[in-house]
Amino acid sequence: MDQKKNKRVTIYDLATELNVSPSTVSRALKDHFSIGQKTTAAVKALAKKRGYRPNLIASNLRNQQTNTIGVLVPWLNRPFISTLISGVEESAQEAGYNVLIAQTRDSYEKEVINTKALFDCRVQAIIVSLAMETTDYGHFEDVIQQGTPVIFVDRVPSNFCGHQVMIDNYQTGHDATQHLINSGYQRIALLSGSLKQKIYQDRHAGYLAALKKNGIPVEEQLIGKSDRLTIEEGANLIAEMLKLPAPPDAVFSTNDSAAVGAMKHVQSIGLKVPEDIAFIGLNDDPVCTIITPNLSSMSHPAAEMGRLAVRQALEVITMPQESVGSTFMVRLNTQVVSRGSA
Amino acid sequence: MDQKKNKRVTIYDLATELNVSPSTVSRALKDHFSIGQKTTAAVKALAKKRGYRPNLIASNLRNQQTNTIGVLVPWLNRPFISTLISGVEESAQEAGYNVLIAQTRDSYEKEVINTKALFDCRVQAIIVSLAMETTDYGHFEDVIQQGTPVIFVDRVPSNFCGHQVMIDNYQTGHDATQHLINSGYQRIALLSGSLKQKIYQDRHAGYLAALKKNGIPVEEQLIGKSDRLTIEEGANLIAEMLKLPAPPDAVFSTNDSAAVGAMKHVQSIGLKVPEDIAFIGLNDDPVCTIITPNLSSMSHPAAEMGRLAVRQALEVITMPQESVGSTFMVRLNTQVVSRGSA
DNA sequence: TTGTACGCGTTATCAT
DNA sequence: ATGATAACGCGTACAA
Repeated sequence: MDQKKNKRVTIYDLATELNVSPSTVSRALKDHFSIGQKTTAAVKALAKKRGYRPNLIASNLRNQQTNTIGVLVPWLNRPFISTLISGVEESAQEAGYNVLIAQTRDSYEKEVINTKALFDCRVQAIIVSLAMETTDYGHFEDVIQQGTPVIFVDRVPSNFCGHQVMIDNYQTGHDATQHLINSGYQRIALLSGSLKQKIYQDRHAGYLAALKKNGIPVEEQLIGKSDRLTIEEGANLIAEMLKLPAPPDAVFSTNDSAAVGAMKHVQSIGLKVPEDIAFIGLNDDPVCTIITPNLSSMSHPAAEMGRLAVRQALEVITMPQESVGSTFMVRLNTQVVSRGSA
Repeated sequence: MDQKKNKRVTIYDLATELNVSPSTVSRALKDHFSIGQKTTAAVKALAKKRGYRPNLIASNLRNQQTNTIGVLVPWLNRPFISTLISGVEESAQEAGYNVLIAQTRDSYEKEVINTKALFDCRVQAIIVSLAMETTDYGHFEDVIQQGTPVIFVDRVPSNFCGHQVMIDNYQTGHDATQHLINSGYQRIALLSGSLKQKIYQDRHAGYLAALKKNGIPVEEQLIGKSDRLTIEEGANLIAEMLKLPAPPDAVFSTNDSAAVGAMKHVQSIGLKVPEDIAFIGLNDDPVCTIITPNLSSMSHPAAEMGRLAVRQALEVITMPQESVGSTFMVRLNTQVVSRGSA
């Protein structure tokens, strides 16, 4: 095994060497019943000896399936998403599927390009969490129509019927707000992501509903919107609100990063958490138990959502043709994780 | 576009409809100079109209290249790694490559299986960060010999000649330790990963060298080893050391998670950081600026390492055959990021 | 400028 | 129990 630099071994090579036909080799390698014991053994032995490895590209072309799932997310390096992908990878691998990833960086344009790219690779399903910018879903309609199922996770579309795995964002927004109200806070700020995205619309609606139910007036100045909800943006949003004549006494942030940024900011100017101002985030990222005081948050089962998305994807892939058109939706419940910040 | 459910459009379909040959379509789609303007235009127009998308599986088989890079890491949901992968994805995408990911969960066995799986998918290079358990590299030798380059990042092998992108772990371990010494600490504990892994050996060696250079005796009880270096393990390791007659007055942890765990633990039993005990971590994870006091750490350019790994991979992929056998190594410098904990 | 024919590596169908 | 053949969709050398 040396002079032939990197010529890959094929079933033809094995067939030639054993004086059998390629089909025999092919069948023997997958324990086809019709091949004799000794032949099978001989083929396998030589395959191992020669370091034969099947060419999945050829196999995929022939079989018209790639056993690959595509994943398209805004960012790979965020706690919630990397954990979700970890769950996707785990379940996919168990089922014998590969995982092809791409990130949109929250750009609609990149989302369109990558959706096409994943389709071109003939992934058998695409698991998507929408870019912040996205409000048009034509690129997904295209691939769905061509037979590639799309499963939306977390950031799901609005006014578009498709498979979805998500949390109950309305209820989550409501419960977070109610939790603050229960603790006696009245002037509750909301740090929201772009209302272009349904999940932020729903969280926003839940927030409003909780206020209304408790007879608390809504103040638009206490509703901050941000496209990235980063630590910095969280700090900026709260900084503005603190300039108000009547600043908030509590904050519900629709993700933990912005909550952390806001919380660090108010602490940096001498305010006490939760005495002067309380916080609750959303996602229950690991950072919640590291910051002082620990950040209350809403649970958000990332890994489980990833696993569920794969399970549903596999179900759709193997779904009989007649049920094409029907969609499923998994909506997970969340709960308040109460810590020192609220 | 309706009754034919999900039959995909091929160049044959376009050729038939236009009464030209498939090769003409193929050439027109990639702007081959020999095809007339009007033909090219007509082909492209119909392709768009019919929603034609190239089948990359077929193309890959024909071209004997997949434009795909495989990534194999211990865990996807860790700040350093997810950021590294983000860098990989970014550079790969720019170069027109796809990214196939798999995680080993620090298991040697899974590493072997996934290496083969990625090879079977005919990825054109594999970017690997070793599993904690791995000390044998036969599975990588196999794929390398069959012509698939392997680029090791961060957790690189020992006694194995291969392409590498890493930090100078010896210097990093030395500098972190020296930083503590410069601040007046003398009883410096080390929280190390498994010494099976070269990176931890090197960090350990750097730690020892710094102690020696400063005339500080080495105490084995102050050297803790852990296979996962999680928050919990960091806490456990420091808890044991605090039981010693002469406990440490400073801690160098070879990752930030264990540093955070240890720091939170000592604070929970009433010790002050950095007055009673100082800390420096390694990776410079985002958490460093969130914990109180902020955690000093050693920089570790994750995204840049990912981009570099891809750049080197592409270079190797396109490398002339005669230079097969030569390997490159990129060793990045790190620096102390001094914060409140030390 | 365009068409013909073959092969990439595998596997399913039909023969033997 | 095994072999011959065709086909998956594309790209290209060769021919026209």
